[in-house]
Amino acid sequence: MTDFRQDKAIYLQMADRICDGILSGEYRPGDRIPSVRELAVFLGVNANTVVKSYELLSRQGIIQTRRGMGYYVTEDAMAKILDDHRTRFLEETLPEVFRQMQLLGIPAETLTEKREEWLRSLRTD
Amino acid sequence: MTDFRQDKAIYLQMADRICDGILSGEYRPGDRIPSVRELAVFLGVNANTVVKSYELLSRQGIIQTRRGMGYYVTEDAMAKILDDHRTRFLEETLPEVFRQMQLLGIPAETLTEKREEWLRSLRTD
Amino acid sequence: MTDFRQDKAIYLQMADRICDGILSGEYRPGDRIPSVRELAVFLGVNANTVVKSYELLSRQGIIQTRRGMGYYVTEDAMAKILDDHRTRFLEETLPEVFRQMQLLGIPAETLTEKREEWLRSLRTD
Amino acid sequence: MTDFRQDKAIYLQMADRICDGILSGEYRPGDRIPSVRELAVFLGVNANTVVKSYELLSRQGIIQTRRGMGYYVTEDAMAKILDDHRTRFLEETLPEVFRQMQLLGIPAETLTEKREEWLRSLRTD
DNA sequence: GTGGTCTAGACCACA
DNA sequence: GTGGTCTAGACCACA
Repeated sequence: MTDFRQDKAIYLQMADRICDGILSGEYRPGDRIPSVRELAVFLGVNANTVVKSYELLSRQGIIQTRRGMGYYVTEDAMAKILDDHRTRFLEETLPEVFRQMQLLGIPAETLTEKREEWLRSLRTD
Repeated sequence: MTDFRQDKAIYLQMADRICDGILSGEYRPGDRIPSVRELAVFLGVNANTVVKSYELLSRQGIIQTRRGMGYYVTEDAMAKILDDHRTRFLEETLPEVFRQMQLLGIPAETLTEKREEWLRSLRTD
Repeated sequence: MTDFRQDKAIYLQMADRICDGILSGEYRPGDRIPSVRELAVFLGVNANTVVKSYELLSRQGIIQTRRGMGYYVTEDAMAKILDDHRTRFLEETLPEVFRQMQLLGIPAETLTEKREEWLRSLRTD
Repeated sequence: MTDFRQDKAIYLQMADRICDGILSGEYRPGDRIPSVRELAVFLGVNANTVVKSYELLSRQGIIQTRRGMGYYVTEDAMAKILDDHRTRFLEETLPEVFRQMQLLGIPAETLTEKREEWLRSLRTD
């Protein structure tokens, strides 16, 4: 099996990789992605695991199936992926950040201060 | 070798575990932690890796060596660890959060809004 | 195996049954539904098939999982189910009806006429 | 027995198949269809079931018996079948559609709107 | 060839 | 006990 982390389901990591491939331009709207069996063999993973991954992306409207032909990247795949990232950021990343701030006793102002500091550092670079 | 992730150096993961053990009360100020060789054999890693890990914790003032006797948890280990977490949060987590906001086009106000929202949700629970 | 039709996936039929049970009041908001294994044995079906069915209902917000405890009917399960039926009616049933009308050469007016006729027959009953 | 659904009488399903065979051109006006016994053996069903099916089609004027020779497709079989479909559509499909609309609270106008929408989508394809 | 479904059976984390 | 993931392997419809 090729390089999957232990702390996250393989089918989720596979979906992430497909998304990365789309964001990077490797797969473009309308492109066919590898067939379930091809990818399963290539990654040394069971075909059912690939199916689970493709079903997830299908539900998110990032890829779509054409019966008997394979899976294809949708026209608005990129918008869908960015939307998804935004949602995850707001609903998962931010709450976790706030939780850590609470635990470490970091006041709310620090957030805005650090943010401005960070923006300033960007400009000077 | 026992369950280490691939995406992070083992000596860093070992240090994290020791810190977790201290935060959770498993190791208390003044306690002796396992010897380099013991831990190396137990975890199935090279002794040098354990040394590297202990040196890191020593530099951070979380453990200290007593010649010929082993490594011991310092009196202010917990404070040091929390300090360390705070630093990491401010210098690693926050910049990453700001970077993602930039990429996703999320405005600064969202941060304060969401923070207040999160605090409110805490109170109602 | 107990009485499943051949022309529709078992996991879809199982999901339909759960929904029927909710609409009929057999399962009420907050109720626990049978565990994956219980239902699998009871219906003579593989546990994975039950999982697939429960995952579908979960995604639709009709049931929700509580780690290590089982699946429970959500508070707004009924609204979700009715919404779902409405969508399916508009996007699947109606197009099929229009397609048949086209094939059989039935004019659009027939639709409104028959509809009024049907409403009248309701009143007299 | 060969592939019959559980939720509909076999003789009705057999009649449907004969009709499909006529609509598709497999059986043409004047053609002889399989004898009762042939079909019974071939499909692994009781001869009485086949008889019931042929009687139904006879009553509908889709096939006709010639004493001692078997059953033959009538000249106007296709027209009869389409008539039959039309009747079923008006008397079974439509009332069911109206019933669902009532249950789901979908107003009558939606019907005409969706119909026009559907026609438009046909033209663009 | 393609995806879709299903079975049998395993191991994991969580409670 | 509970759900969640994964494997190995089968059979189906569609193209």
